[in-house]
Amino acid sequence: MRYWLMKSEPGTFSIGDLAKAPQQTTGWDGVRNYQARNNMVAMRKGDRVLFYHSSADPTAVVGTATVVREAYPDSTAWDKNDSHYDAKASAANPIWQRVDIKFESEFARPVTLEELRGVKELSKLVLLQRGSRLSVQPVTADEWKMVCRMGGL
DNA sequence: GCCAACGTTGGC
DNA sequence: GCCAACGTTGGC
Repeated sequence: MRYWLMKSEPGTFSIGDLAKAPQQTTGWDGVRNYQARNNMVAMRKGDRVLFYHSSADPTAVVGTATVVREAYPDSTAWDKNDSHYDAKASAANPIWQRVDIKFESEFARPVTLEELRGVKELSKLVLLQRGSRLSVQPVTADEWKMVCRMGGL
């Protein structure tokens, strides 16, 4: 089993929105970055996800989710009315993929970016690397455990 | 709102 | 294939 971190702006889609969604599940569409897409394609059912609020106050890991459906075409890419429309994508050539994730837990307390930066064991966390802005990133098992413990899980 | 860092595009 | 220009991300 592998571990990941996914970013979302809470103003667009928050951990609370995921908890309230039908079947507490959502399709992670709109990703338009190849490296992030490749990470989603590498995801397997049962993989675990840290849910991170970006462009928030405070920015923080706020809970966890699990992968319930592996990569499949992101049809929003060829929807002209979608804000992430990509003229090069089509049903025959989807280019972009999404996975479905299901709500697992909301942390008792958010683990802020500032807190994460203060933990020696998390110095390699992709999120904390200089200039890192990948919206879907890998996390190690040890990092996962540490962040969950900090969140009061 | 600013701006550093990064990814993509397109002219050559 | 290079690289300047441009667009986006995301913390502050």
